[in-house]
Amino acid sequence: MLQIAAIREHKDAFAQALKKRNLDAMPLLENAISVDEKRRTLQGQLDETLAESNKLSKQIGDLFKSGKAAQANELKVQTGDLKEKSKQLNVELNVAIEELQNILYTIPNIPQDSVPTGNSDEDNEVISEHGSIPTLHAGAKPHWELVKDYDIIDFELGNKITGAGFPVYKRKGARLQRALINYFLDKNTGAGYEEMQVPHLVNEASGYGTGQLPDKEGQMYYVGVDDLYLIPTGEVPITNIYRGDLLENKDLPITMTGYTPCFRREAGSYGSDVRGLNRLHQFDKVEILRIEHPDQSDAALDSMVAHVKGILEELELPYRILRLCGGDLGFTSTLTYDFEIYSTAQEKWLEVSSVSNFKTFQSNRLKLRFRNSEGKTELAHTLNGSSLALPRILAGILENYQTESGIKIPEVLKPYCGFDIID
RNA sequence: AGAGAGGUGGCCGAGUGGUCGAAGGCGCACGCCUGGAAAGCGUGUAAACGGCAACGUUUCGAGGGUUCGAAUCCCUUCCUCUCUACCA
Repeated sequence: MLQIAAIREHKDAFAQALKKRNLDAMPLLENAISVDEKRRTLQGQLDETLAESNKLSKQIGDLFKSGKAAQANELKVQTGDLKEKSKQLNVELNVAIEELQNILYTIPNIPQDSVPTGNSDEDNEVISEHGSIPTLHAGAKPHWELVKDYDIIDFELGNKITGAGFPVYKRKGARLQRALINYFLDKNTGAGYEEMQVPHLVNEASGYGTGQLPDKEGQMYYVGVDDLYLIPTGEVPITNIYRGDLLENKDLPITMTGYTPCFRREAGSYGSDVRGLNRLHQFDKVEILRIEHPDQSDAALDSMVAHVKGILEELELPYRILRLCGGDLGFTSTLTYDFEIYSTAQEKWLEVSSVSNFKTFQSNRLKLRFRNSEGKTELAHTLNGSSLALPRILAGILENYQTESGIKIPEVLKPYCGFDIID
């Protein structure tokens, strides 16, 4: 959520920047400013009324204490009007506050200057490509066939137990997945990220804090009896660890990592994109998060990108880095880099990581602040990224490492797997 | 799930109707002391909103109520702790 004070100050620049999202934000921004104007006027009137009422109360108290009950009772009569008036103003003020809130909820974050213009994922800017695409043997297969051949992932079984999009990982498939989780966590903690294990269900306040609510409600599984949501990403519980906190300057940066399953309803998804492991209702992910001083967040984003690069290079998977265009940029982000690995058998790129700087958009909702060097409170910056999403990495390994005699295991994973081929 | 206790500032913790934004402590900042540090001593130190400022308003888990006036009394609700029951 943007800060109203910032909107007031940078209206034109914000409207300009939001054009990159193909959004004509000017009417929204102006509406927000005018509602805020109303809010401030009402606040002023209410303050005045209450000040008067407080003054009278004090006088009444003093009169009672000095035994002048008659005079005190006279004054009491005067307070009636003020009470009525302040009640009325209070109602109007709350309406204005809510109205403003609702407008602010609909305004996405301001894209950074470097965000390219564009309408869809086709307009994302390819920053770099790395590694070489392997030449597979004749008859190489996509992963959904490989997993059947070697009996390592069973989609039918998941279907039976739960429904589509909930695969069962078996035998060496299960072990490979666990190996990846451990490997990712080791890489992240080795780089200084503190490991966290967090709840997989969150309350409403957490959903609002990171921006899933109110608008992306339909993407989350909801447990009505207890009013809880299954997490769509570890970002939600991990970021909310610091919701409402006031940190000291010296506490920054805070760096965390965590492994969680992710649950997504993916309503409306269909077609070849959802084949096999490409898109699931439940999948595993290891996440990295940072809470940063505003001066440091740009550099922090770069370091997260470098970190994810390092992992993909060790796995020896061909990958590329994209800078998301305005049209594809997430609602809460100012700048996002996506990592895609090349699935040789499917002949397509698969997104395996998304690394974003949210600046103060989340912290404003979270009320996550720190005391700066001048002793003033200031919103911190939040960032996060996947390192990495499991299923597509798994798909990439299965497809790119397949040979006629089985699927080889990447060198770095062998110690984690305890075997070096799936056959 | 049943019974009891409690939720107060960055943290701990006092406070049962007006003099309470709130004692005391910790932490933090500055100063004194010191060769330097620690200790000690002194001073200061909540947040949000409005205002150029003086200042005003709000906030003692949340929401409602009583009252001229509520951290303090009443109701509702959420959460935490202890004991009991159950249990991975």
